[in-house]
Amino acid sequence: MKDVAKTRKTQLAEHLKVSILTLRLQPGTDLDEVHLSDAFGLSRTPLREVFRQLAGEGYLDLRTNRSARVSEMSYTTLRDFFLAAPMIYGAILRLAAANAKPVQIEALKTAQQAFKAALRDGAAEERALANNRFHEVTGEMSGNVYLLPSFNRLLIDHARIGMTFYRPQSGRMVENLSEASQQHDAIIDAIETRDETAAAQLAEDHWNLSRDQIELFVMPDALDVPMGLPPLSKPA
Amino acid sequence: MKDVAKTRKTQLAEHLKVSILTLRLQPGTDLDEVHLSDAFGLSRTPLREVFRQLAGEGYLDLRTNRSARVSEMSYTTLRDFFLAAPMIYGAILRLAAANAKPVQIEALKTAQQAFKAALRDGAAEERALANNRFHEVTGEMSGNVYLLPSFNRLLIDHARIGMTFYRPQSGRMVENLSEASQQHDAIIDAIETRDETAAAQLAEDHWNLSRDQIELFVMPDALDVPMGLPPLSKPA
DNA sequence: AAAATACATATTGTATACATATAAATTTCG
DNA sequence: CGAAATTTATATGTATACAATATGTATTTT
Repeated sequence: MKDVAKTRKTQLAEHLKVSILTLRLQPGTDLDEVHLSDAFGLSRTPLREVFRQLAGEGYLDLRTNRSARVSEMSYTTLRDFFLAAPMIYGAILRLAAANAKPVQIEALKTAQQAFKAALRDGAAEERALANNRFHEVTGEMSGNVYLLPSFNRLLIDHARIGMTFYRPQSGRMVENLSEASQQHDAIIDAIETRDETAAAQLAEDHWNLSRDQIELFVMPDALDVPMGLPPLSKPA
Repeated sequence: MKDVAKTRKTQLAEHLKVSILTLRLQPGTDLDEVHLSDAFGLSRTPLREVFRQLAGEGYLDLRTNRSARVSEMSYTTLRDFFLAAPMIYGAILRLAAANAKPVQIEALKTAQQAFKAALRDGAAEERALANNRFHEVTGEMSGNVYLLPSFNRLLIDHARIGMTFYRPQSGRMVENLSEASQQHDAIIDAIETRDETAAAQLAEDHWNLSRDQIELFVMPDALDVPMGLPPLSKPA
């Protein structure tokens, strides 16, 4: 019973993270302490500590005397996301190329294999999680404690936004996903050859593609309906 | 007894933050739960929650079955700091100029007054804290939830590094501090006039000045000793 | 009937007691 | 005397019981 207990906390944290990233727990959802502690065989004390930790990482919002909530996503946050992401992603990938250790490169390759597998025959959830994992590894590679907090915060909402566009709804979106996978390969290459400039450029390209994918969802193809005023309504 | 209890947690968190920022609690210091909970009239349960929160913000490091520790500062972190700070500070100040609300501008002016007062007749601790407060407000102004985690993480170590160089040890360092104060005024101006470009430029200038100040400490003026080999040691 | 107040219920916050793990000290054996 | 092992002590981790706060319901009042 030594690491079992510690694992229960980790399990709970892991479960909540995955549920939030995949939108199974939607933004704004209230979390019931008693219910969760029962489900994971934990008392409320350690559970509340996990809540605090996840709140610090940006998964949850805590309000005193109120239930913990899955952190919200509004249009404001989406706008902030678009402003911050290119800069942070670029910096992280540049540093990843500069500092990646061999074991981390292996981890990145493994993550990319899992991503490809998810693209082939995985559901939207698996794709978003695999993509998330890939980028988490690049964050670890960068090893910069000052950039990681923002980067990981971005990854959370990138996954959540992605959960909508990793459910491809048009041929164009499917193409984009396969291009994203090719970019991942190129990123691995740039990191392995320590090519910081290429890594930074790939970050920009990768981000632009991701943004296009999001826009395809936000602004879908117009419906195929002729323009002009509709015929006068005929009273029933 | 309603907000008194909640205040005790806040008080504890505030106390720890200030102590860590001012190096009264030095990096690596172990924190005793029982001792602290006694001192603040809290039981260990809420105290541990505060620990988790502060760990998430970067003040503490938690290790299972070991005491909580004030987060470390090594040469590696200093290097990472120099890499990340210019980018984040620039982005924050640019966004601050774009989004600052009137009440926040008032808060910034108040913070600047406190900073000037601390420069006139305050100790090193007060100066570092006042400077920290000034920049915290600019962070609030930016209002970007994705940049704030890294920005606030940077501010912690900037204050701690600053605690060494806000204790001016040479005429040059005193000049730098007064220039820093002037730059604060210029920053307020740029924000009030919504001049994003000026704000970004000032961020760079302000950072360069800060870096110079740090370098003055890391690499002090050479001792006034003639070069060349020392005379042969004469055995006592 | 609508609004306001009081009450009941459920949920969050805290304290205390207990379990477990790590570190220190003492003892035992080579 | 020194090293290893066992015991002892201290601190961390968890569970449970209790207190305080918020919410929903019922009752009262206008």
